Amino acid sequence: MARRDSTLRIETDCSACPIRHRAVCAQCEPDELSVLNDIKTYRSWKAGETVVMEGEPLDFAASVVQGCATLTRSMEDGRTQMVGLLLPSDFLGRPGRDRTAYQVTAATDLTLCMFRRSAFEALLRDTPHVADRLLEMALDELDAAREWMLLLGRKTAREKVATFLLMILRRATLDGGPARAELPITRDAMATYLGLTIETVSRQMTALRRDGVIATDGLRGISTADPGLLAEAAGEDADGAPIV
Amino acid sequence: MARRDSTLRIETDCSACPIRHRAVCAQCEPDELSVLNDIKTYRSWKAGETVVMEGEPLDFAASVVQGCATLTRSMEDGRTQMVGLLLPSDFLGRPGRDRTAYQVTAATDLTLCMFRRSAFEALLRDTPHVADRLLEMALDELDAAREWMLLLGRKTAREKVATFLLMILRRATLDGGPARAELPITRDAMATYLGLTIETVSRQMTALRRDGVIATDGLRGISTADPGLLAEAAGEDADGAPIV
DNA sequence: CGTGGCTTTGAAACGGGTCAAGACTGGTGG
DNA sequence: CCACCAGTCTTGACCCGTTTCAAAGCCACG
Repeated sequence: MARRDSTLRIETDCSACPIRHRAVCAQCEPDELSVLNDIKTYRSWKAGETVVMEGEPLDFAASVVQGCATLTRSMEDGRTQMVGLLLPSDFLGRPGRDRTAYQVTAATDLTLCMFRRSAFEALLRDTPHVADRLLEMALDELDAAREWMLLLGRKTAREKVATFLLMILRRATLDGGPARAELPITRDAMATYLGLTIETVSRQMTALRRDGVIATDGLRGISTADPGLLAEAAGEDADGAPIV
Repeated sequence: MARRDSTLRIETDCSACPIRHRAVCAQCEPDELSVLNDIKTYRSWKAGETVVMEGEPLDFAASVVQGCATLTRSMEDGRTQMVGLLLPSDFLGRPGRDRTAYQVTAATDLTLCMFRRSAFEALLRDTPHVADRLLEMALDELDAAREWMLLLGRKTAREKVATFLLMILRRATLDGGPARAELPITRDAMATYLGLTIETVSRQMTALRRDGVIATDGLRGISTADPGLLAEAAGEDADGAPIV
């Protein structure tokens, strides 16, 4: 899993940061950035490692710099639902609360840009650009969570899998590249995200491939020749954004 | 449905507002309140009326003063999922975006305290107390949405219904009153919220009553003698807040 | 005393879960 | 270089919970 062939040397200078323009610091001016620069620290986890356990203290806020983290919520008997998938530039943490309701796990090798919670809360008070951006990001997350509620409550297994693949292709293909991507998570994690079992995910992947909706390249690589077909399989509105 | 026997005369003065201490204006000082006072307007809808259609312009932000509104998201073929249930003090609107992705419907007779979008956005810039509170509320909504994802993805029909009833009882029984409440929505709306069919909701309500977990009083009234039993039926962690 | 909307109940069908093998992949050590 | 192994994924057969389809009951209201 440690496929970190290009271990991109993390810059300590914010202005060269790969997520600079999309993260919680996106709207900061140079002087604000230098404040951030002074209080941030980087930390990395290997794929599979736990970042924080459900219900434990979370004494930092952070941005995903590189890799993929998952948020999951579990019931006593072990049933588990993923409630968030954090990709580079996404935010982790909950200002005003000192523990997390979710288990945070590194799905791939992961690097976070972290701030102590107290320092970050001071930042929120003093730096409107950070608070504004955080509100914007929280509202985007809320929209995404609600979109996922529609998927979990009403979509069929086939539509669920197709929707997930489409989302990954869209996030990977930011500016009109080819519709091809590496899945950042295992089948198991996909099942946890989609409210399915791993067997059902596997069967639907096979069915979508058999039907010519997607092509696979190894276990993790996916692509689609006809994004419209995939969007249709995902049960998307015809007027939905025809990206990818 | 127009059971508005106590048509509480809405005060125009914020300081006497029933949701004053929990809404987006909760942290405002007297002088800030007077600014709000000047730009707000009230508007009411009858049960069943549509406030805004999915995808239409939403040129205001608002707080629920009285009644209950629902947010729903639909697919082309008509499948519908409720993604939010707004009770008094809850916030409606999306600063920074001019249209809504959800259909907003009055589930009961409804009164909103509204602000023009532009005026509200100005308020956000000038009144940190409002912006702070809005961020806090957005993060609470996000937690609630994620909790609902666990329900939609992993809970059984019986657990879903029990969870909903428990949530209603908890919100109605704010400070240790008896565990009794009126359901603010129809069976149909419950089904839409829980990702079930109306028939399944009805069957599970019957089963919970038969099993002595709840008692019903007419179609809308519910109560429970043993909140622990209901929490268990809802699949809650033993260490979950034992409220109600 | 109908009428229409909402709710309950029943019987049958079906989608996804469960259980159980088996196949593929990448890494390790002989 | 190949055999082995553990982890991951795929496939098959069967089962069960929820949906679907259909009909009847209840209630408020005119």
